[in-house]
Amino acid sequence: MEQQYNPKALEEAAQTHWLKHNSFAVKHDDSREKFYCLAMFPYPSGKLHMGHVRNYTIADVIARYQRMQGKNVLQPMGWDAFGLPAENAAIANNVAPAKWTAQNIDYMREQLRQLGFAYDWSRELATCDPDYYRWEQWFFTKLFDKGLAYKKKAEVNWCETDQTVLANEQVVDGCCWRCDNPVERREIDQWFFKITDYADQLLADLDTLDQWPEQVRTMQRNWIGRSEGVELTFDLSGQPLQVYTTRPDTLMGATYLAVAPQHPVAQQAAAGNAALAAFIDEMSHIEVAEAAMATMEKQGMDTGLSATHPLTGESIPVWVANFVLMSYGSGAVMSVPAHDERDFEFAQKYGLPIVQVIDKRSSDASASCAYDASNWQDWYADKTDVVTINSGQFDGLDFQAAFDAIADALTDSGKGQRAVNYRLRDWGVSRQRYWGAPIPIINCDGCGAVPVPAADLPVVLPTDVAFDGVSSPIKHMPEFYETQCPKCGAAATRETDTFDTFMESSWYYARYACANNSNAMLDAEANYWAPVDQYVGGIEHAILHLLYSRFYHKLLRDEGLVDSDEPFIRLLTQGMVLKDGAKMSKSKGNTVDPQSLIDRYGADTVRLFSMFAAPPEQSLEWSDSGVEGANRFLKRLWKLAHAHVAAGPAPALDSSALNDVQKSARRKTHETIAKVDDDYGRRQTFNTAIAAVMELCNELGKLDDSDQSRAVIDEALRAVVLMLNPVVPHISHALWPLVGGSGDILDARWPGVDASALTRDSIDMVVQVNGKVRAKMSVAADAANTELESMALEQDNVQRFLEGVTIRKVIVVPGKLVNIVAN
RNA sequence: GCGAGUGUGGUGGAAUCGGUAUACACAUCAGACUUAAAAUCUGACGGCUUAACGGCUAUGCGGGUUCAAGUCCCGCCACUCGCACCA
Repeated sequence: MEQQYNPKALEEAAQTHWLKHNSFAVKHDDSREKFYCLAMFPYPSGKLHMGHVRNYTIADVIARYQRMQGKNVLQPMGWDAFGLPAENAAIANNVAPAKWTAQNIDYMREQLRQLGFAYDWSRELATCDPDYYRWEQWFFTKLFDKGLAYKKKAEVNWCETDQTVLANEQVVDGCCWRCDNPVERREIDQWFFKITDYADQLLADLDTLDQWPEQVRTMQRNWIGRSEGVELTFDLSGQPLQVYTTRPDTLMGATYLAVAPQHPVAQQAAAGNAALAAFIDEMSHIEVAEAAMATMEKQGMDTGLSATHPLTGESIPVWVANFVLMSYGSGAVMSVPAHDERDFEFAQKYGLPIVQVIDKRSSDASASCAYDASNWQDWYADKTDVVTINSGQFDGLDFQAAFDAIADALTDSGKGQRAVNYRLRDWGVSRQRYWGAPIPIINCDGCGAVPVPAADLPVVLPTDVAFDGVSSPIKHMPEFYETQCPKCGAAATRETDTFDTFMESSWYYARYACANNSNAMLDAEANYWAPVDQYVGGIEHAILHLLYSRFYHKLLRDEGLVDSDEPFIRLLTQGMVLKDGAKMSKSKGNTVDPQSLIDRYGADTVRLFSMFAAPPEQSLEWSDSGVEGANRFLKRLWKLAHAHVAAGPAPALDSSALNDVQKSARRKTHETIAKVDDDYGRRQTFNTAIAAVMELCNELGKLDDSDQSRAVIDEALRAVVLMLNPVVPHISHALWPLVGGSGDILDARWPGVDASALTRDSIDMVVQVNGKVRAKMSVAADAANTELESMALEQDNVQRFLEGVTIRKVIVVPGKLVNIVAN
């Protein structure tokens, strides 16, 4: 063997071995438990960045670890190949998106190969491949037939100068990124999926995802935003105006209504009111992103209309307010300024009346609960310990009683009813872009929107196009859009919009299982591998991608394509990779290129550092010197193994002949196996697993070269190589036969823990006086509590602190500490 | 603005169920080896204090619960992620 650790040579040798033996290709096998491990596939942006390296290393560690548990492990890889950056690159580099994407895929595939990831490449897919997106088009037509895909008008960011739709990220400070002109909102026809039909299931099934991070489940719950309230109707001179509220208990305090600028009532009023029309027009120059809506200055204007309060019959004004979302509820809200903070601010700004209708019923006499209409207090919006006032017949009720009484009164008078509302909106899947899967619809003057028949799929996106970067080429290609109606045969036009790229990423995990099936979207193989046992990806996908995938999986299930309810059993959300405390980005100039590190140190070092520097869920601060440290450890490991082997075969281990130091080293070996097993499998804290192996190696290095020491080292080295194999598979592949392992380490079984090696005769315990550590003592492992107590009291330094005080209590925590409470 | 997180030495982090704070690394310093440097090996390493034993103090800030709090509760501050057309 080579004396020097030479990563370049040994990594190439390992990768060649895997390639030659087709080591990661898997198939259906009922004799073993299946394990489907998946990392979110990359957008082929050009080259791998550190976030990719981290993501794919985490998944690879899990995949290789599970394989060592004897499971049939599938780990595929592919490309999320449609999207905006290809269009931007097309303009910048004058290269067609298809060609640019294909080149990037080729380069990045080679990088992944160099990192040694255990992928079954025979299942590779790229979403821009018609063989992939044809099934998505086919599935869309199924959903269309079921009424789950429908068309409606929706707002987009529109740049009048460029005559094009802008993505939210293409709007900078309310202006177009290309020409810097203010964007406006424009309504256009768009296709939607009825995800709201599945809101209840998506919410309820979150409870079954007990192997997902709680924070992700909470975020999804809040995003779905189920609320129970009342839908009620205000009369607007004979015309009904519907509002939804979760606080009917405060209805008697509603002093005005607020409608969105896009609301038909606002539009009607503006027709005869130039000032209002100008205001509404001004409000249309705000990008559609909700964050922009929520942070802008709250503005409004009186429509001059008034509505009749459904309970009091009083007349209240109707205002247009820029913060009312047309897309939530009915686009109109009742405003109760005394008990809603935003309404409160708005009423103060425009001098609208404020009527207090709930009062604090505080048990705490010192609490100041006097109502003051000039300053907002949190308790104004409370639902607990409150009582209704100024509400006529509804006075004196708590939240629930008032809610019920008012909801009943509205129901009885036919002016409203209880209703469940969701914050979740239907999923808009249309994009007015070129580089995406064409929406398989033909628009016919006579027949309307007609889905493309299955036999005519896929609708292939032309790739040999001239791209000006502003508008989609297929919108100007009669040879693409001119066609005949499949129903009546009349001349008709194809839809030129393409799908949202979340469409492709919502079902790719299932397609990997039958990637080469050209006859069906999914088959029995897909059902064998699905659901994914372990999914790994960035926390930034916590809501959208993961919610859409969950939805899509239920759609696939309802179409009979899979049996399971959820796509991902266990989820690991990895943190960001930072450099100098900030996210790596070209604009900040703080990027680290993984390629140069691979070239310099080898893949194992890069993998090791990525896993060692931080737990996977936290952000990871990149450190060049930390990488050197990782490399140093691998060199030491190489030397340790080499030195051991060079001294000749180790004698057989005789556990009864070990001295205390050897016994301790052997105990450490088996404790480490148990810990690393737990860290990889249950905790998924790879950093602590690596630290534990480093500790073990440090201890092994201190053993002498006596026979039994060498026997202990011999056993430990095999365990070390097995434990490190998931993280640094190349060096492990090379060391495995050297330290006496047989067969391919890929399929070696995880080392077993010898329980007899774990026993200890004595334990170190701590003695505290009033919670402060005052002494340490070594005690027999089986010492009784009373014995521990008296030993603790005997300690010199403990006695010092007990002088002149009375012992009140002694707390013994076996195996840990004795705390003496005295004063 | 709303929703969800994070905050521990000079740095990355550990402390898994409320029980010895700072494991494992990085950096730095000192020593060994060397003509020298690199590499490697050994040792020191939160702060204040002590000749030493030891003591005091410290987990973003301010309170609280507890025999015991980095961990639980309340209130702040800072940063990160998401907000539906970036992926």
